[in-house]
Amino acid sequence: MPELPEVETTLLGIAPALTGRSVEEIVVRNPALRWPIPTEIHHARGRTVANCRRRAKYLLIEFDGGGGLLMHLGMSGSLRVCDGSDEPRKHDHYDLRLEDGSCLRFNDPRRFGALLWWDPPAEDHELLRGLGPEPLSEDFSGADLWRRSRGRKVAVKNFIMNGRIVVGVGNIYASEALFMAGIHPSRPAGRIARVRYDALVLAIRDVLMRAIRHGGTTLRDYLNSDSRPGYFARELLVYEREGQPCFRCRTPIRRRVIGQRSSYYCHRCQR
DNA sequence: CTTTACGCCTGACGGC
DNA sequence: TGCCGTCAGGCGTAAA
Repeated sequence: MPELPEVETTLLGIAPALTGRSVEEIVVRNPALRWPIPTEIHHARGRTVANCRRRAKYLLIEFDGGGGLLMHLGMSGSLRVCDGSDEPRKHDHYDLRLEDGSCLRFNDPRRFGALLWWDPPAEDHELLRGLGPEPLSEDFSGADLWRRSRGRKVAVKNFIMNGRIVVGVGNIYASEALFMAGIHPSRPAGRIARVRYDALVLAIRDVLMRAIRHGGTTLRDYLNSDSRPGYFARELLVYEREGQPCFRCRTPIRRRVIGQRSSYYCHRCQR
């Protein structure tokens, strides 16, 4: 999926199209997503969008007077702004039809995405409760990562991909940030020094911010709200570069499955 | 509590 | 050309 930069890019694209407009109706073409689309989403009908924001990889559409829609792109989902009269394509699950005739349309071949209704406050939603800090906020620090990792044997790559520790770091950016910080992905989280966590936090922030500037990473499915791909794939240092030379020391990049996910690293530069 | 494994799905790709 | 196995960016859940 879409990791944090892709969700943020989508947010930046859809917010201007939604904010201040009212929802005429939501057309559900195929309710089969991760959870079946519940009928409560129709509470959105006739309501005006007060604000659009992101928490972790969730998109939150908040309405005047409270309540809102919670959207998740899953692994292959994308939202696009289009004209309501455009012909729907395969895997177009729902339309958010707006008063001006435009429409926000969700496409998701693998159906791991979600569309849910929530009542305020949003942070009380089951799915948002217990989430860790936003990586681009001041709440995310090396001191905090270090403290929370003490005594834990889990591989550091799984540790930073755990949403209770920090949100929004998926498989691609976890590999990238660990390379930038010189940390081996399978090193136990509890056996990493404080200063190295400071470096890791800087690397995570840096890679996420650069990816947002490039419109995210498109490897397979991801498209932004204008149906265009992201261009960060060409900036990747290790991800999907197995066998190719490390940009720092020329040693071939290795791939290894850690916690059921492919991980890419330089065994010479990362310890 | 932490850690691990498993599905939920479709589609793209490589090997035969 | 077709069939089959493998793999893919997330994440909640069950079980150890």
